[in-house]
Amino acid sequence: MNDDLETLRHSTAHVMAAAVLDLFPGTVIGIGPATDEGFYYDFAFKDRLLPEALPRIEAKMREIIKQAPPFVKEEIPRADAVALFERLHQPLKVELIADKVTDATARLYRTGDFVDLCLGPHVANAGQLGAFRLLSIAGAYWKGSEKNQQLTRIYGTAFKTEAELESHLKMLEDAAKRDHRKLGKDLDLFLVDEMVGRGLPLLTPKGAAVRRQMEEFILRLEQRQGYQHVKTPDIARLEIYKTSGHFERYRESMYPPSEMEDEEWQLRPMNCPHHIRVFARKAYSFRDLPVRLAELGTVYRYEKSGEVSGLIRVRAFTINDAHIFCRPDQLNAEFERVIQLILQVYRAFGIKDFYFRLSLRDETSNKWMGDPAVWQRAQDAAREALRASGHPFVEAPGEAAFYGPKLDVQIKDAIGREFTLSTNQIDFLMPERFGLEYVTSEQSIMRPVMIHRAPIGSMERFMAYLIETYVGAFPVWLAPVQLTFIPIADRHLEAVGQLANRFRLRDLRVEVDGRSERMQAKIRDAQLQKVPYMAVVGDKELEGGTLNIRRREGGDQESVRSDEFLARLEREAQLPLE
RNA sequence: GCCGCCUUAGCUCAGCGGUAGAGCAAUGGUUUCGUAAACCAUCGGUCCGGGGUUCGAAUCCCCGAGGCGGCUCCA
Repeated sequence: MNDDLETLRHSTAHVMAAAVLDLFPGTVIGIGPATDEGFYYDFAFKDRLLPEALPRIEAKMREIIKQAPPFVKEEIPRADAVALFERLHQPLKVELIADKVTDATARLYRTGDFVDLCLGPHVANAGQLGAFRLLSIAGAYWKGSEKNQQLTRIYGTAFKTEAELESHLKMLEDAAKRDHRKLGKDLDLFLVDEMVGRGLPLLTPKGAAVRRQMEEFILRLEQRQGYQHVKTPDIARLEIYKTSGHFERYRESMYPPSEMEDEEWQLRPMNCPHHIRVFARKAYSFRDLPVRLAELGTVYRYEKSGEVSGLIRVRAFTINDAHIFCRPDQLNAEFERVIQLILQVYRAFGIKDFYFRLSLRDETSNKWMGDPAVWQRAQDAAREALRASGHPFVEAPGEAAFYGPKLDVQIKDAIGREFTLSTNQIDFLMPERFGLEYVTSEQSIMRPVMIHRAPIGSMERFMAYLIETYVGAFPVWLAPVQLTFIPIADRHLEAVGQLANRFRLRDLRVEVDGRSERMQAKIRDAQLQKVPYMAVVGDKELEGGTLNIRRREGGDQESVRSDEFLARLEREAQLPLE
């Protein structure tokens, strides 16, 4: 966002607050900044605000804009500012002065009768505003903490011109059509059933077909890269999570333990403890390292009810997990390999719109476990490997895991929300807590370092992202149905069935649309289901041993010998293993 | 979890105090068709669940569940 637009939006937020105070006297105002997409302002209303009020607020804003009052900057002594906002019955502003204003003076901006504590800048006068729209009402905690009171936030957006505003609103509308929850229903990929439970999505045959391809791809890629796959259960004794530290630092996300035969059992929230115990089964020489143990491991985390969403945020999910146990001198090289693997996976899926985030600890939170000096080593190692990879990244203090720094890959979903798609950590803590060891060339005992890595992250979230990036039109290797046969008349059905079986025997996913419908209707349905290829078969094709191939993308149909097309489809269906 | 909104047939939606409707899908029949929707008929509903107000509730009120947006949290 450029500065002009930010100024414009922030000024529009002021006008909105002015309109709200005019329409609803006695409302307490919070803060009202510009955002990447628009602006918002937080209020404590005396009565609850109904969405029907938004047009009224908009109308009042237009009135104000018409009068074009100037934005007037004012510097007054801090104590006078406190007195002013006390007189105006604006306690949150008084609190803000106490928190934020360290100078002897406080800066105010006045627009007509409205006055706000604000650093600016603003447009010269409200007449310069106009292309705006109020969008939604939401709850938001004061100062972003759930311990504080909840305010009512009004979101809006503003642009320099009506045309830009209109195109933005159109973009929002189009984005909603890409939403994986809508496509998941339209293309029959998954469902969330009330009886099974929220946050516990069920994959349909088509969704499961996509999932199997993802699994096949990543398992084969890992196998080629020197990973060894293990298979471990989804529960464990609670004891192991006391050793790992999860019970202490991660408990609120864990399902409660269940007790059987005087023992407590825990549905696992992470896979690392199981993998650590596989690693610890024998003694290691320095020559044996690194050991890379991988698994598509399902974990269970209790997400608050308001947080679950489609496939992107669920309560049971499968991590494309691996734990690399290596010597300290191997750490950087191993971490660089992880970065290369991530890039390779993203290339294979055709994902381009992402950025790397180095998530570090901060000093304000107390959720971190372990020695700060050890943390420093881990953070330095991650930063160094990232620099060596030459890939740009941003640093995010406070975003680390409780046991170590993370390299996260961040993406945005269809409606613009940012999520972590892949996550990777460097961990000195778990090897310590589990007492892992190896023997050095000097016969001494050393502790290995662990890398937790998951290029795909969660299979569920990744699939959600794939659905949205492809807008449901999966590439051939991932498509749940790769080819739909369309017999023109009933007399072609039997021959087409035999043809389809030949494709199935070559592991191709094909369907025959044998309904008593016209060819046009079958084409339309296959097209809407985003099947990559349609094979129309009538008298002409059966005589010539050909298929009339129509592509999902449109363009001319082509007549191809059926065995030739089978070979071609087989090639296109190959996993993108490079 | 919190704030707000929403929930009517398998799907998309109309009805918003007078006792439930459309299109698509499904089923039966007719049609056997050459590149994005053939025609006719039929079936289909505890109007999310529970309580209340009312002569009468899908419609109004309360409680609960689920969904959506946001906040918090997060793969």
